[in-house]
Amino acid sequence: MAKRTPARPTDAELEILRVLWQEGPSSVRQVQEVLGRSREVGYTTVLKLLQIMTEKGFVLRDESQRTHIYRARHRQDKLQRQLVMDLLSRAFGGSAEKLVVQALSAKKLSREELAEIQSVLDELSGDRQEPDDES
Amino acid sequence: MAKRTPARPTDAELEILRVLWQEGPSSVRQVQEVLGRSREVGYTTVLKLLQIMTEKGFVLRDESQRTHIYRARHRQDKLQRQLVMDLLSRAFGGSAEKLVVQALSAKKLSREELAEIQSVLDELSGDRQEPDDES
DNA sequence: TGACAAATACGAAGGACTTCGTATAGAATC
DNA sequence: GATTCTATACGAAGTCCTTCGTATTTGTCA
Repeated sequence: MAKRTPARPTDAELEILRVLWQEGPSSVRQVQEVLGRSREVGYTTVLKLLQIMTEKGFVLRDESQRTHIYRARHRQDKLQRQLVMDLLSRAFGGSAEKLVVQALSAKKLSREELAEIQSVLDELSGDRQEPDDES
Repeated sequence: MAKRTPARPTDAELEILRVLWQEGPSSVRQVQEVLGRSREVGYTTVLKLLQIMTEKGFVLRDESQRTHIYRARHRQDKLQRQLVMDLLSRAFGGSAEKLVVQALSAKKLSREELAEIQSVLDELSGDRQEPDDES
């Protein structure tokens, strides 16, 4: 039996991933400092989490320097997609439509955001008749 | 200190909630049988989970009969909304737009589903000028 | 080179989740 | 009423998550 990869990061892991996406490749110290702005967190706690995340494959570690540098292994949108798919199957019976509707009503969206969604929607509808046209 | 309510059901709990939403109020035996279709699960496992979920407030228990009957405490769409909000803040920095776009591209949607989303979108856009008009 | 600073490695505690075994109580049957 | 079936209650094991303390290693600098 091989190592089982949980696919889904835990809450604490996701918190760290968000720092790495935002700040780019960082040392343990840097991550700890950013996290420290919002809550108390010990240095070795962050270190341990990053070590585990390395094992799980969520982050990559550059050990060429004494101070190791960590970076997210996957792009933010890729993991976001995965989390959406996960929620989709766990809570929405696979109905993306229901999820979209819930998300739309979950938060008040700006005119710009609505327009952006509209354009994606148009693209999806358009794909049914004509191929991708970007002229 | 009051009991802390986790707000978010665990995976196993969510699985049971889905059964209750689908089947309506059910006994432990009934829940176990439905779950048993997709995977092995012991009777007392389901029982224990339902007991815990009762404590946490995710389900309500009717003890008037010898065989207790459980039902979901909250409507499915209400909990779905909560889970969406949770994912929103944990993984999307609160950007509902990003989440919607991801969900839209996560799965191929039928023409009907796209139309449904469009109508919700129209409503949201419309709300900016005129009030809800349904005549 | 010896002492101090900073970083990593390791292990373990405490809690939550999931699972199930065993004990106990109530209902039904002969 | 004794046996048997079915249901709930309880406890405990094993795993994962989060946290941190301690040990070890490495680099710096006087």
